[in-house]
Amino acid sequence: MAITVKGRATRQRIIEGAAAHLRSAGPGGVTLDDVRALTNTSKGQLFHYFPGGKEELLLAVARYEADRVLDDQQPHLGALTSWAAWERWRDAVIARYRAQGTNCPLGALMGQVGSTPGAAEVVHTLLTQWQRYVRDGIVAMQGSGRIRPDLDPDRTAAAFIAGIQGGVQVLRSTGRTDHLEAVLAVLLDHLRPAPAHAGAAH
Amino acid sequence: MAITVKGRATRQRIIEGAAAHLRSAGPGGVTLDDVRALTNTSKGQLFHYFPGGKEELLLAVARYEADRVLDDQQPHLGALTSWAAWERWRDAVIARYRAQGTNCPLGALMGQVGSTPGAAEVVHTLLTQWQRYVRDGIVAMQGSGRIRPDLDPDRTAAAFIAGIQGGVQVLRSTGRTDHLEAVLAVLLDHLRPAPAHAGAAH
DNA sequence: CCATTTTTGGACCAGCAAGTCCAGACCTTT
DNA sequence: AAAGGTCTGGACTTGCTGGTCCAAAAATGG
Repeated sequence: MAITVKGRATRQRIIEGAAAHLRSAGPGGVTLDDVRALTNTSKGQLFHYFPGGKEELLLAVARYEADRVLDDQQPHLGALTSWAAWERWRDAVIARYRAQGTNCPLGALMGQVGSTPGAAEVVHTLLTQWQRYVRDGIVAMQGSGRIRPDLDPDRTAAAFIAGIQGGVQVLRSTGRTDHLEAVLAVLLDHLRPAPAHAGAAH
Repeated sequence: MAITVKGRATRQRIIEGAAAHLRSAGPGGVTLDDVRALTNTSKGQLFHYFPGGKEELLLAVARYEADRVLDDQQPHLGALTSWAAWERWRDAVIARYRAQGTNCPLGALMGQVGSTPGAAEVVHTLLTQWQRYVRDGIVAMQGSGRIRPDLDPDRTAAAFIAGIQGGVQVLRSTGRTDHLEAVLAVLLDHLRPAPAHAGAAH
């Protein structure tokens, strides 16, 4: 025996409680005592499940949140094979972040990039996966001739990632999704073939 | 007399020292003792010039850094009246952030958005000014017929801000400017009138 | 039902960091 | 030169926070 069902449940409870608290307070503003109180646990449990202490806990939370980011877009993100799918995806992204408002888990996560060593890697992995999904979508659409063939899929996908990231970033400090919507509109428009280009605005 | 020349100099020295230290360490990782040591000052001075303590100091640093962000783009950003100017501006932005690498003052600043109350407002002001410069450039270029007239200047400028913000954000965790360059390329391309559209890549 | 292992609770410790306080140096004005 | 303000230094306090430790409870397995 190495870990019981109960143990795993407790561990998960700690991660989720810490995640919830981390979303509202910044990473610097979260203390182990907060987590302890919020999850009805004791110091002993915290260090039992995360021997590395606070750093290990925060990293676990980071991974947990990173997974959720992609999962939340997942019905659409994995199958960007039609314009309708792209638009549904865009709407899902906007809706998700609008709902989240100022409390951005990824944002808080990025805030740790400087402090926690492993955080940068988690973020990097997330962004890479995210970008690959978009790239695959572009390639698929190019295959069926619905996206301009002269675009570099990787580079264009990178632009999407940057755009979304920035839109969310701005959202964090303004509370509005205007920037996110604007940049996504430009990016999507950029994918469309030149001919049908004229009346681009939707 | 309310504040002497010497006093103002000391205050400035504190701000700049704190700013330098904040750029490498995260906002959570900076202590007043660090600042004190780095600027050859004493606790007395710190609280003499920033009665509000750490929070007030960090806010002053935030304002200082925010000013620098725009200043650093300033020869170009204020006069986006030709394609050459736009490209020089883009190059300046990329060069600036490439040089800065992972140590992003604005990024560290955004990290405080959650913790320090006033930080969100500072960031918001910065982004608003920044966006206005871009919008003015778009309007000017539309006036001379060199940018598609069907674009909404504000919305498009918002897309620029989001894109740059995201590119920098990604830079913080990857160290590469690929995303920033990619999104700027897409955005600039989007400004160009439809006719001259075909061979967009540069 | 006993032995072993995991899980849990919470007292305790050490160090650190923000903030206070006051005395003395320095300036500047009359 | 005297007085009143500003500037500077640094000792000290206070509270918190991450982390340690150990003993008791609960589960597990034979």
